[in-house]
Amino acid sequence: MSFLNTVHLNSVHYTEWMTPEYNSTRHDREGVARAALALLDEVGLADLSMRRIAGRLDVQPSALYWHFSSKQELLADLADRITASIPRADADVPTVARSIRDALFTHRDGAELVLSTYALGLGSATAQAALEDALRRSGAADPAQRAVALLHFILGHATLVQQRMHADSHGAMENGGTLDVTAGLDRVFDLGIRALADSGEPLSAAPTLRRDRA
Amino acid sequence: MSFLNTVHLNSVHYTEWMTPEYNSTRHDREGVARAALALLDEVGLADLSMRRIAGRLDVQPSALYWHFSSKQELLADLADRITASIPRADADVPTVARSIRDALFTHRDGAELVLSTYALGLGSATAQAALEDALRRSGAADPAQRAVALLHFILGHATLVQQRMHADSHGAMENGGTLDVTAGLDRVFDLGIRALADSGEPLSAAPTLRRDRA
DNA sequence: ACCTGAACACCGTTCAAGT
DNA sequence: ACCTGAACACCGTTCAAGT
Repeated sequence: MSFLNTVHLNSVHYTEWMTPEYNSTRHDREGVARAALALLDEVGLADLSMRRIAGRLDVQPSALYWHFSSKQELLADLADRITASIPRADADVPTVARSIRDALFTHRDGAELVLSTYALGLGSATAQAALEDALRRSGAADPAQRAVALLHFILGHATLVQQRMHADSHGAMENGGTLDVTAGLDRVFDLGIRALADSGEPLSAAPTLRRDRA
Repeated sequence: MSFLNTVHLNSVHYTEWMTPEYNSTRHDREGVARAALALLDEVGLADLSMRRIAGRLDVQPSALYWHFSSKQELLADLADRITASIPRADADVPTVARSIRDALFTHRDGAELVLSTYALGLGSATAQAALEDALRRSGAADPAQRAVALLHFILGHATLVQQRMHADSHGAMENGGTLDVTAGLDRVFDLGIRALADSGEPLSAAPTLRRDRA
C-alpha cells in the first residue's frame, strides 16, 4: 500500500505539462551534494552511507550513481566544497592558516574528510596556494615547501582536534582536567603556525617585530 | 562436506591429552593482533575487516569478539603496537621526529591508523613524551605544547605521504613530474620539524647558535 | 578458555528496465 | 534525464550453544 502510494506520486507522466512547480522528487548533482553535506553534519563521516543519503532524498541508493560514479567521487566533491569556502584575502600567514582551519571546522569531520581526500587530488590546492601567497608576501624562505608543511600541520591538527571534540562531547570523559583541553590545543595551533611561518636564516635580522599596524 | 571435515579437525577433545603440539587452531589476543597487523600490510586499512582477519586465522568472525570487544579496540591495539616500536633514545628533536615517522611507515596505513586512534586515547603518549624530552634537553620554549604541535605535524604529514605513496603506486599517475614527489616531501618534513623544534623568543638573544654541549 | 552457527541490521555497486 | 527493483558480494556485532 505504501509503495502503491509512492508509485502514484511519481508516475506524473514526465512529459511537456510537467512544469517546474510539479517537479519535486528529481535531483541534480548539486542537490545530491548539498543533501550529503547536510547529512554529514548530522551523522558524521563514519555514518554517512550512500543508502542514508539516498533515504534523505527519498530515492533508491542506486539513483545516486547517476550523479556520482562512486562514493569516493561524492566525498571528493564534498571536500572540494569545504576547501572552496576558504576566503581569498591578502592576509598574513597566521590569518590565512586560521581561515583554512575554520573552513575545515565548518562541517562535522570536515578535516578528516579533506585529509582523506587530499592525497588523491588537486583538492585543497586552493588552500596551498593561499598559504604560499601569504608566505611570499611575508618574505619567508622556501615558500612552496613551507606552504605544504603548514597545510600538513593544519590538516593533522584540525583532524585530531575535531576527533577529540567529538569524543569528548558524547564519549567517556574520564579525565578531570579536560575542561581546557580545547583552549590548550588552540595555543598549540598558534605556536605551530608561527613557528612554521617564520624561521630560518634569511631576511630581517630582527626576529620579533615585523608588522607596522598601530 | 567441507564443514564436516572442519568439524572433525576441531573436535580433538579439549581435555588433558591435548598437549601443545596438538593445539593448532586456537588463538590468544596476541596471536589475533599479530595476524591482523600482518594482514594490514597486505590489504591496507580500508580492506582490513573482522571477517578477513577471522578468515586468515581459520576461525569464524564471531570468535574474534572473545579476544577484542570491538573492531575499534582491535585497531587501537594495533596502533599501540606501532607507536610502541618507537626507539627511546637520548637523541635530538629531528632524530626523534624521524624515528616516530619511520615507526608509522613500518606498516601499511600506519600513520592513518594511529591518527584515527590517537584522539580517543593515550596511545602515542609514548611519542609525545619522547618529543617533549628531546625538546626539554634542547632548551626550547614551551616544550609541552611544542611536542603536541610536532606530533600533529608528524601525523598529518605521514598520513598524507603514505596515502600519496599508495595512490601513486597502483593509481592514476597523470602527472609527468611525479618522480621527485617523495623526495620533495622529505624536504618538507625536515623543514617542518626544524621550524617547530626551535623558534620563538626566549633564551639567548642570538638566534642561530645555541648549543653549549661540547 | 576459546570457538561455532545462525541470525540481525546494515554496507557499496551494477544493471536492466521504467518514465 | 533521472530513477526503480532486484540482485551480488560484502560488512560489524550478538548470542546461545558447543568442546
